[in-house]
Amino acid sequence: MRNLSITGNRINSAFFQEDVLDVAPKLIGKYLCRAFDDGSIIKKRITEIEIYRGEEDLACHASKGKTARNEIMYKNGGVLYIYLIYGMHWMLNFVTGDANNPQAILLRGIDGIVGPGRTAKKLKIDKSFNGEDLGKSKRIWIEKNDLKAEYTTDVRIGIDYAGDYWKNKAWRLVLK
DNA sequence: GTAAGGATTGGC
DNA sequence: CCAATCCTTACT
Repeated sequence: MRNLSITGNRINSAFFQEDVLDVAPKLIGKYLCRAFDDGSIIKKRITEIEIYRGEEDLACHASKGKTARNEIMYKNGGVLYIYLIYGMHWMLNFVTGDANNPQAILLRGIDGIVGPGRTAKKLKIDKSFNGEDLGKSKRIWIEKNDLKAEYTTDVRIGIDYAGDYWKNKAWRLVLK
């Protein structure tokens, strides 16, 4: 059935409701699916992500506590956190962990596309996706599979303001 | 109210 | 190298 990929073969919210350090290695390499109004679907592997972990992480948007912008990160894992940066680029993040434990994984690349802004643009992401439930959404979800993905790690990009300790965390994962 | 700056990108 | 572009945040 054509509908199977939309309703049956997706990763559920529980997958995201663990510590972001455990979720990220399982997320890299998975197939991200995006269904458009015209019936077309983009299905590509997640190739690059970054970890943002809690209020103590000075690079995380939650480092100064809950605000109107970041409140989505305080929800249970499995929803999207979307925000605009530099007045022009939408960023897509997967919220992880339990409620009141703000964590997220920034999507930086999918097959053939490098860069968080470019990736979100390709997927036609905007503010309306903020809070989108990956367990239920008809327009975006992640496909199940048990393949182990190999990846390399490196420091996160664009967070020099976070101080030496946090800026040097190898919390960027790149699919081999 | 006001001002500073950003999890980036593309063009010169 | 640097401007674009506007939302969010932290102040006065």
